[in-house]
Order: sequence, then C-alpha cells, then structure tokens
Amino acid sequence: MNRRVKMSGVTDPGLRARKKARTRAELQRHALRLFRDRGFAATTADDIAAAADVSRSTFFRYFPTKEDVVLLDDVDPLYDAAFRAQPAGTPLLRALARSMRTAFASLDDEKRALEEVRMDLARTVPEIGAVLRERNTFGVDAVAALVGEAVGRPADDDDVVVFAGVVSGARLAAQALVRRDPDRAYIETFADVLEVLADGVPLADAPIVT
Amino acid sequence: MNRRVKMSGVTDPGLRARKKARTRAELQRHALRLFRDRGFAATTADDIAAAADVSRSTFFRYFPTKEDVVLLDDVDPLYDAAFRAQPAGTPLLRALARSMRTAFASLDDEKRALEEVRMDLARTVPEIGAVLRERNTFGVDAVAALVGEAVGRPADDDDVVVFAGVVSGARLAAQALVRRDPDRAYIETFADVLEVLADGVPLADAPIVT
DNA sequence: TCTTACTTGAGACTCAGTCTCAGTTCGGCG
DNA sequence: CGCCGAACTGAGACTGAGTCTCAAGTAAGA
Repeated sequence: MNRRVKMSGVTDPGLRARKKARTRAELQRHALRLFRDRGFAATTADDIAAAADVSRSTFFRYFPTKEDVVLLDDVDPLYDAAFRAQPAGTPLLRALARSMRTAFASLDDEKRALEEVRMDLARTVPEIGAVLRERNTFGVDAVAALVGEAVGRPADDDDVVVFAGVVSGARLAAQALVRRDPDRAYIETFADVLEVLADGVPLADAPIVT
Repeated sequence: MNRRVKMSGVTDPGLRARKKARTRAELQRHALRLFRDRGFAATTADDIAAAADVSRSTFFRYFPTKEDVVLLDDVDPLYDAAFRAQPAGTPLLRALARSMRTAFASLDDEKRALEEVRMDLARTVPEIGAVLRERNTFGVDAVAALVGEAVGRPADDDDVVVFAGVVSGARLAAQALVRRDPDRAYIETFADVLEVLADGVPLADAPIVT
C-alpha cells in the first residue's frame, strides 16, 4: 500500500519527494519563527538547521541563501490565478486590486499568519525586501508578463513596461505607508494604492510652490 | 603656506581631510574598474585594497560593504539642486524629468563616464541595484521628502508617498526598458517615462481582453 | 534481494564584515 | 621648533555565509 500510482493522471509524489517537501517546509517554519523572535541577522544558518534537525549543508541545499527561505510561498501563484480569473472588460488596475484582495482572503488562517510574517520581514529587513521585490509576483518583469498577456501585447511593449513599473511603484508606496503606520494592513494598503492610481496619479499636475 | 584658513567662511579641508577624500576616490576608481573588467563577484575586497595600495581594513573603514563603493556619488546632490531650482508653477513630473536632464547634462566627461559605469552595474548586479535603489535620490523616501517640500505637504502625506512610489516605479520601468534594449540611454529613458506618466498612466483604463 | 541513483552529513575552504591592538602621522599649542 | 593628543592605518584574529568534495545512507525499481 501507499505505492506510487504511476498510471493515474496525477503523478503521486512518492516517499522521496514527500520527504523533501516536508523538510523544506520545516526549514521555512523554523526559520521564520527564529527570524521573528531573534531577528534575521542574529539567526545563523546553523541555528535554523539545528532547529529543523538537519545539517547546515542540507539547509543550503534546500535554500541557496538565507534570504531565500523567506521566498518560499504558496501565495504568489494565487494572485496570478485570481488575476487571470478576472472577467474580460475589467480595467487593469481594478483587476489587480481585486485579485489581490480575493487571493489573500482565500487563505486559511495558518497561511495568512505565515504570509504576514513574511511581509513583515520584507518591510523590516532590507536584504529580504530586496530579494522579495526582485523575485515576487509584483516585480516589474512579472507584472509586465501578466499584464502583457491580459491586454494582448508583448511583455516588452513600452506601455506595458511602464504600467508594470507603476504597479511595482505602488507596492513600494504601500510598503512605505505601512512602515510609517504599522497598524495598516499591507495587502489592503497595496490594493488601496492601486485604486487611487486608477483615478490618476495624485499630485501629477500639482505645481511646485516656490 | 598651504595653511588651513580657519577664518575664511569656507573651512578649507587641511591635509588630513584631503588625503581621506583622495583615498576614498581612489578606492572607488579602482573598484569600479575591477568590477567592470572582472565582474563584481570575482573582485575581492583585497583586490580593491591592493589596487589602491591600502590595507583591507582601510577599505572597510571607508566603505562599510563592497556594494557601498558604488554608492559614492557626486551626482545625486545635483539632481536635488536642479529640482529645487525649477521655477514655481512647474508641474511635478515635468519638473523631475527636466531636473534629471539638466543635472546629467551638466556633468563633465569623466564624471559622466563614472556615472554610466555605476548605472550599468546597478542594472547588471542585483545586489548593487538593490542598495542603490534604497539609498538613492530616487528611493521612495527621498522622493517623498523632496516632493513634500516642493508642494508644501508633509513627507508622510498619503498622496505624497503614492506619488513618490510612482516615481520610483518609473525608475524601475526605465531600468527594465534599458535591460531589454541596452542601446537606450538610461537617464533619457527615465526622463521619458516620467513625461509619459505626466499624460496619465498608460493602460490604466485598458480592459482585460478575453 | 540487489543494483543504481538520489540524498545526506561532515568537514575543508574562500571571502565578507567586525573587532582589537599597536604603530604612525597629522594638527595644534606652548 | 618640538611635543602631545587625536585621528588614521595595518596586521591579524574571529564569526558567519556560501561552495565544494567525499563517504555513507536510503529510496526506487528490477
């Protein structure tokens, strides 16, 4: 029993793969806990490995850098999917705002808590923020790809890239706002900013006063 | 002769300070050269120190990290100054685009070359890009401060922060565009993007197709 | 059950970054 | 001019990230 079912359409993982997934998840779980409690810099790769009961070598086999451990994520694909599920005709910025809200709302409590720790670290620890910004669903390239597809233009079309830059900028703004007022919820703030932008860039035409 | 003139309004540096400035500049000069020729990762702090004929310790005394050496910059203050010099009444985005162009044009050839290497590294080497984005004149916080002052609003005003995010996003877009087509000049591209945005966010109202 | 391929732990190695200490050099003052 | 204190430098030890190699263990498949 518990044999790998090779014939069925969905290839069932098998013991080896299941073990790997479990180890990876364990490493992340302990890492995030330690980062939260002791701080990122004060947590060594050894600490994490020890907590997850594997060797340091193994830690780096699963995650190329200490930052990468924060990247592991079940949520980003959900944003993507939610966006693709938006009905045709929806204006882009609204569609993005909405898909963020629905994707985040669809998370169960455990995942949401995990996600909040991740976003907190992203705002707090510069190295992590940088990595996340580059490899996230909301990096310029990723948004450009997503949006280009949605409007039927190439991902390197100037307008598409500029639009993607604005969306990434909206995220930067949201992070800055939450940093200034930690009571704000990040996802909500991000979605709000996108909706503000749907009515035009604030201050775009504001003149300089002396 | 060559005595430090303490009485005159401008405090003349003195030997010590001059030496420091020279060492710092030398370190940067060699570092950028080595980064360009060998690559960032393949250049060790020892290499740079040796090239500039100082000890490794001294290198880290001048620059807290290897990335920081790329940050040293005479140009950013020029952008600031050029922006502040824009006539009252100029709309913000135009003012930013213009001040970038004039500041960059005011550089002599040597400085401009240096600046181009820096921007190239910023686009090419992720670590450097990240540091530059955070500590640059065009980071969200810096833009918010500059713009808040210009429109007479606090730097943590929501509109100001969102606007600053858009400007930072414009930079991200410009970097992405140059990455796709290295023949573009970065500064020009950045200014162009800002001017595009002055006419509204492209695709903002574009609907999703299918 | 036996072979093969993947996975792991141990440990050596390089390099970034921090810190301490001792020696040197500059600046200022008598 | 000569001396003292402060700033600067180089040497070297130390921690921790990240890479690599090798030997031992374990799942997969026949």
